[in-house]
Amino acid sequence: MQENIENKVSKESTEITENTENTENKQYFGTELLKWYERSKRDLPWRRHRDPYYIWVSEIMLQQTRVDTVIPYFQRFIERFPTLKDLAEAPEEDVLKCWEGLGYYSRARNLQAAARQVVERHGGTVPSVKAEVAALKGVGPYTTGAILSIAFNQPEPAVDGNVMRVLSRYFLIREDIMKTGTRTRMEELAASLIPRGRAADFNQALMELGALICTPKSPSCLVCPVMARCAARLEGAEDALPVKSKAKPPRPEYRLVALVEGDGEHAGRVLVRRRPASGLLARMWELPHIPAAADAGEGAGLPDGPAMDRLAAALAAAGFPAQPAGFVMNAEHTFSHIHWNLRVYRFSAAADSAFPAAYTPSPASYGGATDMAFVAEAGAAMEEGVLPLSMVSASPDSSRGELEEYRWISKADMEGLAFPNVFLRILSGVFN
DNA sequence: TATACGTGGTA
DNA sequence: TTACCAAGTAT
Repeated sequence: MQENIENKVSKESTEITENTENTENKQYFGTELLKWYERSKRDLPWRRHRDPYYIWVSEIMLQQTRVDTVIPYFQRFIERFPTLKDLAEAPEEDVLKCWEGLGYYSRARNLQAAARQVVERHGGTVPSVKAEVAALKGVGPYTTGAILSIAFNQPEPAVDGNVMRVLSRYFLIREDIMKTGTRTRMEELAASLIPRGRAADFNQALMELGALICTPKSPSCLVCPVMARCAARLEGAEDALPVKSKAKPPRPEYRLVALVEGDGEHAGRVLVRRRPASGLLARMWELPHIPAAADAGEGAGLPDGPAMDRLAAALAAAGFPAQPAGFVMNAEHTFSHIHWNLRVYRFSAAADSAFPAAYTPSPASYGGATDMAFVAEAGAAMEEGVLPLSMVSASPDSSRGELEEYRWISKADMEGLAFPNVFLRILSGVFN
């Protein structure tokens, strides 16, 4: 018996072939899965119609995002942009605002760019030809298959994380699902499983099973419609599948954030700026901030006084001289690949203040930060995060027609600008 | 092939 | 609280 187990592991590829070529098992899988889906499928907003535009929007929103999170965003989005034409004609700012808080904001910008592609190249009708769908911005292999199958019932596979998990278990596939080659083979397998004429239901059923029954942890095998022939279940290996290589942990970053309150004509307003057109949080709005540490991993804490001085210098260099007014709060935010440690300071705009800002920290302000890892180096403040005064005003030569990078805003002005969640949290305490 | 790209839920 | 995870795509 022991020899038998070892033999199976060592001849993995043979085993995969045996499982995935068992026609009877494959037919059983499709039949039982469809029957289960008919009685178990959730009533989701995007399942109430076959409009390819709505299917498309939902599929983009669902990328790396839970159904429960997407639902309210989807409702708001189609209310605001009922047709593909509405989306194509909208200001990008409006689209980003609708996406605010959902994350992966390039999805929103790509979706609108693709909508404009469809208007120009396909007269506003979502294409149903594979190559044309796949050519849309932000539409990769999964979404191509999802649109073609769900909206047009074409027999194309739509292999996402759910599908790879389900198939790896049912067919006992031990390949690392993080590898591209694995997904390609999963697509071939998934395609061979689609019951004739049932692509839309089958693909959604596969994902639904992964979401409701064949979950990553503690799968509900006892109520699974295909438990009887699930190879992983028969071997007691469901908890060990799918095989997935570990992701790298996010690297820490330490930043000093300025909460600058305006005076005079800007009284009651706060200084914000728009991020660059590419990279992290592209074209989103934020509070001005600068790196706090050249090397985040070592060093004693930077006292608040010097930290505020460096922020003041950076603000002045950007054309916004301001007086430090003390520590506000710490904030943390984890992205997929970066962990931000933010230390927020309040400033008062001072049109005629000296440069750098004359500020003498109190003894108390030094004490509070000694355990922080905010290791500032003299030059770090200017390396990024601020723009020279010459770039503050509109730059007509910009290929993208950039607006001002900095803006004084009131609470009401926030309604029109998209902020990442981390800054929404900080700002929520300001305008109240 | 590896990395960049957000956020919130769950164990 | 750390760690993993959720209907991926672009480069």
